[in-house]
Amino acid sequence: MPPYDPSAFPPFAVTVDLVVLTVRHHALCALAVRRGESPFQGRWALPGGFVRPDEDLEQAAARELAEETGLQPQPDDAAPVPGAHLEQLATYGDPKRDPRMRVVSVAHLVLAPDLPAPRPGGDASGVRWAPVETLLSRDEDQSPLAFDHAGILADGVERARSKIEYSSLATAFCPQEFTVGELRRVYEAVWGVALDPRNFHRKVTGTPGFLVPTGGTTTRQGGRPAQLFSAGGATLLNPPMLRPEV
Amino acid sequence: MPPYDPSAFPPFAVTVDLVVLTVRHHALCALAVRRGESPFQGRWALPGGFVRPDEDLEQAAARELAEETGLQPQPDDAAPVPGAHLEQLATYGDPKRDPRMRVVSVAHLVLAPDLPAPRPGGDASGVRWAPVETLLSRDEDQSPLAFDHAGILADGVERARSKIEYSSLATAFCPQEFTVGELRRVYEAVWGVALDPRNFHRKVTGTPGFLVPTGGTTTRQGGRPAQLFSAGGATLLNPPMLRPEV
DNA sequence: CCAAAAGTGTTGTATCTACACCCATGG
DNA sequence: CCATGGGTGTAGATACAACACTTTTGG
Repeated sequence: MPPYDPSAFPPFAVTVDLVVLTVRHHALCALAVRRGESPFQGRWALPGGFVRPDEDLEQAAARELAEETGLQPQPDDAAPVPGAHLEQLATYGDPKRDPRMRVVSVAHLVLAPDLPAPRPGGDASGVRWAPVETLLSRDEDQSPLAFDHAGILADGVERARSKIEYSSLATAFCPQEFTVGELRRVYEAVWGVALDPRNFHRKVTGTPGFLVPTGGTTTRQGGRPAQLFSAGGATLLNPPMLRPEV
Repeated sequence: MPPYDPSAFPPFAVTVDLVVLTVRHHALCALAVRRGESPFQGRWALPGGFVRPDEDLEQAAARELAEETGLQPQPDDAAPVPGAHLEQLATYGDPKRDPRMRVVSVAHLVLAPDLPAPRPGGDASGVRWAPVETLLSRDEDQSPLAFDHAGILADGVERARSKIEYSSLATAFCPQEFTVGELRRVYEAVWGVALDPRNFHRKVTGTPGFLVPTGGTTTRQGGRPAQLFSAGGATLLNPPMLRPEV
């Protein structure tokens, strides 16, 4: 890299923070890590870390995700194999957001299927899935998320809620093969509403390219055997899934 | 600011770049500045600059906008007075996007009404409104936009195109008072399609809170006098404006 | 009078909501 | 046999596309 006068620009630290969402036990949950050091020592925070000198922002986010969870996000244009969806969310750069120094954080959003167990990576002092509602409530053990992470999480949740309206992204929360009912429960957990199972079924099976039947069936949810589907190639839902009034 | 070991993190330069869009002469146009120095000397680029040590990202974007155009963007929750809309677009941090050093750029999107004349600010060597189509075409004087700015501009245009579907943001392209026909021509220019004037009229006047009549009329577009409106308080359009198939 | 743009009415179609109803399994 | 979830049929409401038609100005 050619030399450049470092006094000509103010130096910043650049980090990536991750909003990793999944649906567990009928609730929208986010990944939180316990901070081992000051500031906010002992408080919960979003996973994240410094961007390395030679990696792209998305690479940095994927690396941090793998370090924390073992998940390998899939590029959007790859075949629909099991794996998380990753996209850039927004960038947070308030001068006072980190008391130590000027840090600009590029937040990313990850949508993942329910994972067997959160596998703590390098920092094993504490990793957990927590319901978003808990993490954003006023008194999470009297200690809300560190830094501005509550706001970042809220933005990520809002993005997920709106994106599943007009895209097929909700399938990122499901295992490779899933039933229409399982997909509906994802929508219900993310939106926090109840949907009519019959109209939902018609809607998703009637949208070309959204779901492709695998041929198999399952009774893992009880009741009559349900067809198994995998995510189709379509990414945009037109017309969109309508979110009931709140 | 408390001290922090600078060797613990790699230093980055952080900039803001601006995608400033307006509608002029029935075409969607973006603000471009001529670069006075290397690299890409003499090429067109998006306006932008370094974030200062003590300002927020949005403040930096607003400051650069004012320096380049004299526009004062309005906070979204302010009364609907004339002025531009500003929002964060996305962040670009490819390690090789600036040949001199590692630069992370937080791009912002500005939607502005047609301005009397682009007022060159500090850097007067060249500022112009250019049709987006021209700036993104393969041979803009055999010299496309500098750095990765063509991609940033394309992302900004795509964001504007989709946001006017489900929000009232298209009014940000209009003067304080405007007619339904003028608003329709904004949609037509941004989407590059023709809309049925009659159905459009019904749609926008029938959506509560979108438009509020000012009482006046104008014949500045010729023909029968048209009612003047200003932007109403509503920001979300439900149901959305439907973009015809392309 | 004519062109041009504004605005209203009407008809057919697509899509959604709500709910009655039947199907196939496990216990 | 019954509870549970899967899936289909149908009627009314809403919104939209398409287009005929009237209104009000400037030239």
